[in-house]
Amino acid sequence: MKETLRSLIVSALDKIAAQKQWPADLDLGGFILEEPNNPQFGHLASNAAMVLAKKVGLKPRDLADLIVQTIGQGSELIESMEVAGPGFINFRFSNKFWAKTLENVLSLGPDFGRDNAPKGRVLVEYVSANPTGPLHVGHGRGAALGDALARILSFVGYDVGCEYYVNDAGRQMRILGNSVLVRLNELMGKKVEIPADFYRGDYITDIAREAAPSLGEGFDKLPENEKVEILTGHAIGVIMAGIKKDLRDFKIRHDTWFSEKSLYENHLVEKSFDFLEKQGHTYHKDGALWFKSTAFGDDKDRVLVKSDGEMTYFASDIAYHKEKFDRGYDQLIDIWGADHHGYIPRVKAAVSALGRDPEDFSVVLVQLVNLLRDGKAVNMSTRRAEFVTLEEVVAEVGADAARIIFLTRSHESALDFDLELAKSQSRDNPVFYVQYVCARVNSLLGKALEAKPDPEAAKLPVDLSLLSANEEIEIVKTLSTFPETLLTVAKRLEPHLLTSYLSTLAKLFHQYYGAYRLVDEDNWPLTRARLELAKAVKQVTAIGLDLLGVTAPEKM
RNA sequence: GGGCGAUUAGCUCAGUCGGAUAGAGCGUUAGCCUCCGGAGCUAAAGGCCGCGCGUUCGAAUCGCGCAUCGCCCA
Repeated sequence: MKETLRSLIVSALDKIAAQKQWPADLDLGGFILEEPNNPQFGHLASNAAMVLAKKVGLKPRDLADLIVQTIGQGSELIESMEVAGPGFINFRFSNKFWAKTLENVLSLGPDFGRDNAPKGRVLVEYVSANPTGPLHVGHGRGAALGDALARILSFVGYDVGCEYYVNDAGRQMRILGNSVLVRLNELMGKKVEIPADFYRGDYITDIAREAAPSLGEGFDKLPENEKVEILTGHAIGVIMAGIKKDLRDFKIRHDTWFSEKSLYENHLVEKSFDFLEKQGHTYHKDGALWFKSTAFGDDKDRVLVKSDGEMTYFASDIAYHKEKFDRGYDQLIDIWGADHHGYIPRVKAAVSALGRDPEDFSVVLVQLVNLLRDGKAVNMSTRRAEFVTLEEVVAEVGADAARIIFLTRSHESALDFDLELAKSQSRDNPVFYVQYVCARVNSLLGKALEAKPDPEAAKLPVDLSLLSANEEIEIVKTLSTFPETLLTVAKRLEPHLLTSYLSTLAKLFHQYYGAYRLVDEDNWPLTRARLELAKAVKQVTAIGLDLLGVTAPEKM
């Protein structure tokens, strides 16, 4: 609807410009069209006259009058235009226009909102939790966000890859192996002490117990570091299998699982050092290898190889991001927990040093999830056994509820996730409210069939321009903004805007349903038009839910 | 000490092309079932958009300063 009107206004401005001999370099497109929040101001309002008035030496209202006269009443799509306030032009579309809009929504079916114009290859990396324990709710939020983002980006024309980066190398992994070894010793009756930085959840003991039978006779005689290595590998296998299962149950998809260890095995870390060194972006100092990240806006240089020869996480992260670009991706999106935000400048610096535009690399920071039950905080803390796992949450409230709740708030604000609320069947539970639209429309269509439409009326084409109530126009208008909502989500990387869109649409529909008896047996032409509208609402809701990774049930 | 983010109704939060009277849900209050799913709907009350200065015809929105909270780094 905006495009149609914008071109009408621009061509009117062109005509006026020619008559009045405005300077040719004048930007005639620098105005906006917006939906006024006051319905009295029409369907769309433009500030064109106010923006241009000063530049062309006219009063805003006079220019507005001129624009209105020039557009004239030529288009059957526009019902009225008026100049209001300081110089706004308020447009009201005709029922015919809305009928055409709705027809377009219906004819595109499940492809409404899809944009096939290719927009490049993008790799979304999400979850990437260290394989040191089960996923918790915080990971769930990142998972829901990444997965929804990937679906949406793909729907609007990006070629999307989804990846999980497995941190299966480094210090944390040795601690993991050691933690298992200690428990193994304990199981064999030895008296043990568990250092403070070891992982101590029950699952560590479980891993030790499961591993024990397969270790063989000679295990006990092996040197400690070899024992640790074996147990580390074992633990990673078990924990990653658990993580993959949790993600499957949560309906999260990853195309690739990228191993940090493989970066070392394939010498990609050294190669990225070589690359940086050749460009003069590294130096040696105090026995360590440094990356000159201050040259790219970071506030201090960063160590890649410590004086004891150990690589930092940053070292492999550079290699990893280089590898991702080398695979041919135009854009990288990483989804991280907000506590990593201090890490962004150095990775941006690395991306620059690798010769890429830092804009090609975006980080979406996901804030904390506060898990509540009936408004009371549920205690969460990693490393201890008391944290609440994603698995437990999904088992309790279901994947649909969990996913949509994770996506109700902007990722940059902390989220309260109330387990009881997620299960409740009420207005404030967005899952039920939105899914209920689909179920309700479905039941409505069934009801209409039972009502046996007049066979004569059924032969005629449906006349959508019979839809003229404010509620109906409002719904069509909202439907028509679905594609631009998706594009905004893709641009801003904020899927919660889609959730909020769906809630708005659901609200409009439920209100409409409450206000009118949609199946009117005395007026089949209108009933049929209304059923088409209901179908379109269901269709768009279903597309939207699917993009969030949530099911659209026929019945509830 | 430095950096990032936040601050909007009693509570939880939308509001990111600067627009006319700042929105939603919950909660509160008052209503609606001879009616397509009441898992719902209608209405009312409730706001110096943290504070100050600036830019602008116009600021919750942009800039600067301050305060408070959270996180990261020293």
